[in-house]
Amino acid sequence: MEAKSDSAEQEEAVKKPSRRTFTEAARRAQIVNAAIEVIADAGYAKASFARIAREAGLSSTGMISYHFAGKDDLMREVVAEVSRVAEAYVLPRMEERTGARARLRAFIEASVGLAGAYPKHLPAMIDVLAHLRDDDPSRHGLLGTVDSAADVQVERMREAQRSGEFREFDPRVMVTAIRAAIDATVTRAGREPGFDAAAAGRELADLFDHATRSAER
Amino acid sequence: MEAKSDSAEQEEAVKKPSRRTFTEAARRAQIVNAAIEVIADAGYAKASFARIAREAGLSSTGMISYHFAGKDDLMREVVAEVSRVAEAYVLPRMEERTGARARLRAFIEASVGLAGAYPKHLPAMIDVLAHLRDDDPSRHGLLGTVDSAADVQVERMREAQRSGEFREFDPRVMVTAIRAAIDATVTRAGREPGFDAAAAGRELADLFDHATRSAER
Amino acid sequence: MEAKSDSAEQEEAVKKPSRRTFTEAARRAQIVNAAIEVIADAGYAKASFARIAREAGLSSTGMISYHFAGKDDLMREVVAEVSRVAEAYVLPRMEERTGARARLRAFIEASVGLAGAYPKHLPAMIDVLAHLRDDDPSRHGLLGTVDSAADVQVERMREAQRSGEFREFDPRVMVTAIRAAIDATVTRAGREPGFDAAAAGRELADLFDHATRSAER
Amino acid sequence: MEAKSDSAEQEEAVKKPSRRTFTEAARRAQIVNAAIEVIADAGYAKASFARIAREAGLSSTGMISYHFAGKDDLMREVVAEVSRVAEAYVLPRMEERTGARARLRAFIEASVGLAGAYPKHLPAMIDVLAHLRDDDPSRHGLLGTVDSAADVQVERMREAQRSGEFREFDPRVMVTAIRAAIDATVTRAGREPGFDAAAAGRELADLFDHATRSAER
DNA sequence: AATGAATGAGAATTCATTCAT
DNA sequence: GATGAATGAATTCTCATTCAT
Repeated sequence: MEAKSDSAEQEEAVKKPSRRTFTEAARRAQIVNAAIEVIADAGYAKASFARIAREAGLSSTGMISYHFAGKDDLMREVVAEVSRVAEAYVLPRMEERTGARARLRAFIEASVGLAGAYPKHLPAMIDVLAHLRDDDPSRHGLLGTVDSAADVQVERMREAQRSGEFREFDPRVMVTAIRAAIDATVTRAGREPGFDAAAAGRELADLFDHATRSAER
Repeated sequence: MEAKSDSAEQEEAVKKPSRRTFTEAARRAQIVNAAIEVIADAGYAKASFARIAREAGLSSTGMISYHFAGKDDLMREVVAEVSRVAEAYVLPRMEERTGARARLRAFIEASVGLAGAYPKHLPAMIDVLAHLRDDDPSRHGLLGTVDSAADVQVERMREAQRSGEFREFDPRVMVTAIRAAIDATVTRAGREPGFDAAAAGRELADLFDHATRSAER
Repeated sequence: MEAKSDSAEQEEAVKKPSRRTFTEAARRAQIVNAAIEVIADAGYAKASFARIAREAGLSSTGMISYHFAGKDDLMREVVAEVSRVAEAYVLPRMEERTGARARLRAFIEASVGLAGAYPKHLPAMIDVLAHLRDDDPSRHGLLGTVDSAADVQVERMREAQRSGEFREFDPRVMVTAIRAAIDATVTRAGREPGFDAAAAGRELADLFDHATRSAER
Repeated sequence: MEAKSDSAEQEEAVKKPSRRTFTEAARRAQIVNAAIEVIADAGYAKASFARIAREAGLSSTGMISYHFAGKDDLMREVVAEVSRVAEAYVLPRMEERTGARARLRAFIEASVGLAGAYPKHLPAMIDVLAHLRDDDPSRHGLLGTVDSAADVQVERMREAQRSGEFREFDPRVMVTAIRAAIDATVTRAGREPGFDAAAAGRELADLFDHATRSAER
């Protein structure tokens, strides 16, 4: 389940994974955030180095190639950054609740709420991940974080089913559906001007509460 | 002989909408199907005319430009074709059921089942639609079919809520969630080799049955 | 000064110069007029077969290739047609005057006036001729008519100089200047909406009357 | 970070208008001169990036796109360069004369004489400007210089008419005629091998001296 | 550590022309 | 006589990446 060793290639792909100076890290962060901005605004397809460099206020695309091993490397960093931000936002909000139902509700509402705090982040990541293909060599690295998060969710659901809090269902299908529903809602929130994200978050939480809870009250 | 340039351009956007030869229709269909294949396999981003032409067994990309007014025109046709196929597959399966619950179930199962019969179609359309941006001029034309289908579903749900068959919820959020869940499941089906689409379809149907039905039996 | 014999090529270039059926002639005329229209409106550079065919109401560009040996052939016909029309318009108006001065004035005013009667013709021809290059094989054929008309004018001027009606000057430079001034004025007339062509014609005639007449009244 | 897309595009039309490197400036000049060469020799229609790149000794057309925002940008620069050269050649020669007649004569002779010093420049510019159409978005930018130069000439003529040095005539028609005559003569000079440009310049100057001067000495 | 210049492959599209029917 | 289909070369332009400085 981890990034196994097609390693020679794999390691080269991430530039200097250790030992990075401060300015280098700052530059990378600057570029990553510009990339998130551009991807969210113009879509992955139009997120060329040229456009990202312009957004970041850099004079040439060479700058980006200098700091990242390639487009894959940059995109990996985009996904990692968004994952980091999302986790920092969602996890605490889940942990202040108890019980599987309350936590699922918190997860969904926080995920949608994230779109209010960081409107570009989730759409950008969704767009990047949507472009991964089976044959893409960076696929495993990129999906690692996301997949393992999903695995955690699946495991939590299984536990809630064993405890009787959730009814019987295929947890993988459920997790897929929840993820997809959140993403679609966040995307709509970004597109439709007057969209009430908080309300939609509550609606989604209700939806999946009904979908998951066991019949016996 | 008058200033006709504006409307001329406008009309050209869709090439010769009426009166098409038999061979032309055949070629167009051949190209559209090749496009669906390529988009599903390699993604919209890599679905260049060159690749589509190769898939279709054509000697040059000029052929595609000859039969379609542009990439937009081709993509519009891809969406239209998939919509046509999907409707022909799903609608009859819904109509042989009665009651909102049974029909919703039929809709979901048929939609996922479609992935068995036409594994490339839905993923291709999803990919095309995902690339539409707000500023894209072809946006409205392409989304017309899809949006109006969603509107119909929303209206059906409102009715089922009035009749007491469905509980109270925001039907737009629900429709968005259902569509997203189906799409994500179909996409997974296309990617994961041993994926049991029929079972996943039943699971999804259960999920949204629980999510929509009113508490009082 | 005539079309000499690079003949094999030259003869092939003009399709079936003799023995043309009535419908063929009609089709050719239709296409030539469409070409004039398009060249005047959009410029020579954008006067593709596709655009001309559309203007002519033809369904395919093949039609044009069928009736003309090539683009050169069509353009030659455009020049010939405009020359024919111009001559038919200008010559009678010159011949009803006597004296070199009156005739020059009539020539200029009629040439500019032609722009009122056939606003597209002269601009189209100017544009076609402007695209001829020295190495262009169709150059001689196309310029034949035009050059010989210029030669006639030069000769007339020489005569008027001998008779004392015109002052001494280089008649070739004068003819070049007159032609260029007429063309530029006609072009302006086509472009500027409120342009008073008749007045400009009289101004031009005055201009070249002053420029040519001998001092002694 | 705001909606900057509109203005960004707008700005891009002219690439990096300020702050250009030395080598960049050199490359641009090299390309512009190659373009002038090609346009004069082969015509605007055949002045493709490929041909210009070959003339400039560049390995790829991408180079040109790298240094210019597009074909418009390059052509704008061609016009600007020729204008610059022409002004530097003509103005001093006018300023060492006094009186409207002498200055007009100097203007015409210098303009034609320019063809001796820079035989390709004027024909290239004429060809570029001839391809501008009313609907061309780059029209204003390109014609700005040229039109304003014409306006200055018109104003000068009006003054000379008030002072009695020039007879009464429509100065716009006159300026148009002069410009057209110069251009046609320069074009002929470029085409006809033995053409005596200096003599033709004197002839043209005579011509317009007669055409403009007032009768009373 | 940074940068501007260069590269060459690949993109969509338009073009005049040919050909079988 | 006429037509629609096909062709393949050529067009401008964008792209990620490399390299010398």
